[in-house]
Amino acid sequence: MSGRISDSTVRRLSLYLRMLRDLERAGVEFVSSSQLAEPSGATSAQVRKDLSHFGSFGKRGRGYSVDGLVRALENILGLSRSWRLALVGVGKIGSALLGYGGLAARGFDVVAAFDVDEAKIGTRAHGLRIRPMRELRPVIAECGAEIGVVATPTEVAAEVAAELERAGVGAILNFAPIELSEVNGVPIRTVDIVLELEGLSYLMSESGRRTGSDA
Amino acid sequence: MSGRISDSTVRRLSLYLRMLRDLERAGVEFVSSSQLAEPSGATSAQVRKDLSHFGSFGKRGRGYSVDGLVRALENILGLSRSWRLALVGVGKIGSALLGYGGLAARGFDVVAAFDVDEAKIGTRAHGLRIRPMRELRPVIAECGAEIGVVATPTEVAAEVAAELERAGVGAILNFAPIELSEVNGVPIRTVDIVLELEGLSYLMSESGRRTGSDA
DNA sequence: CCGCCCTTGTGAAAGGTTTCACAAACCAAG
DNA sequence: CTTGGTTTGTGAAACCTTTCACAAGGGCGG
Repeated sequence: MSGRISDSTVRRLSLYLRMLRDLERAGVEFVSSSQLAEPSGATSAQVRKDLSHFGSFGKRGRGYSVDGLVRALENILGLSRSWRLALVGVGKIGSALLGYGGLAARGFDVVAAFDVDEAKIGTRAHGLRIRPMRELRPVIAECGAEIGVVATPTEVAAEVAAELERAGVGAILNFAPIELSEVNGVPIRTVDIVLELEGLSYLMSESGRRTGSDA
Repeated sequence: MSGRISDSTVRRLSLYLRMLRDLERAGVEFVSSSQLAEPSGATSAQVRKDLSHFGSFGKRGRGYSVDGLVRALENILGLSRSWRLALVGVGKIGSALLGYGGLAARGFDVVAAFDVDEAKIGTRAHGLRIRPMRELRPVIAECGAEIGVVATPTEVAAEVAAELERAGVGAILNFAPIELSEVNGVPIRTVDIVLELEGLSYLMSESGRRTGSDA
């Protein structure tokens, strides 16, 4: 088991965990791979293959213990602890993140916020004091943030990511529409809304072209 | 050429187009597949393969005409026109989207906004009047929005997506942390921040486990 | 016009992911 | 204890994506 695990497998594990938590809350004790597969659009074989990379969690003929699998997946995904986030850029997206309770609820606490705007520095946003960029390194070191969040304009995103990496974060979540290259093995995930919209644009144009020439 | 194009190919095409636009602004006339590949982390062969699905755009020995390829990619991706977005849910994320100039700049205009909150209805957010859900269908029909954006709480996301589909949108962008199943061939893209963070959590735990047992 | 250098476009090979299909295992009932 | 119904875990097959490698084509200097 367990070689290099693909991105898509990890995504699905997260989705399985979500469903399992719902089931746990509902008091369900056992679940089969096919039930688990449904909400994420996977197949039962895929569920079993995904889990098999990490061990043997089910009972043949019975399925998986909901509690047991929740704990196992929390361990695999590193979600049996909580993570501290440092946010850079308290603009539209940054503020939305600060106000979004869903993060803290799932174990991702924003513990520091930074901006370059003098007017914002010192003020509080959702209970968090906004600090100047100059304090980025010492504050991150002090509060021990593990994940850096880049919510700045595109032009400075790469530089900010590099600075976060130097400050010691172990991973970066980037909202700027730019592909940041991973340095020093610090993984980066980019959330690029325009890219998603352009993907939809392609699909709509495609289907238009198809039906257009068919009809 | 042109069979079924994979998602990752379309993503890369968007990235190529971004770079090409920068080059165009900089006055560059020709570009090679390897230059084009660099910023998106692809290889030159991949660039050529991606483009070859749609036709033959380059000149051997010379590379691609920047202008020509910009136009070609805009056509392929459906970006030679602009698209109208209808936003449902003017909470934290919805407001951030309304205020984000990057969308309109790239041809995605939010033309209608809806919410259930009586206190918000009738007020204006970034110049757009917030309307009650009851008006969703007629307003979308009237203004001809092609893309629906779901920025509601998770519990109602599926229902809202279905309602958008009935209202006639051709695609849906979903910000709720739930996997929505495509109906009637209306494509859905989900932006799930928690999922991204959990992916990073996995990678950090992984590397911790690895270095932990190695050292 | 010729020859050289460069880059594309593309089959073929390699690499990776998903699906299939079935033996092994488990539970419950009799 | 045995039988039957059910579901896991997993090699093998199918499928899809990426990389390789090279012939074909184009421009430029001489």
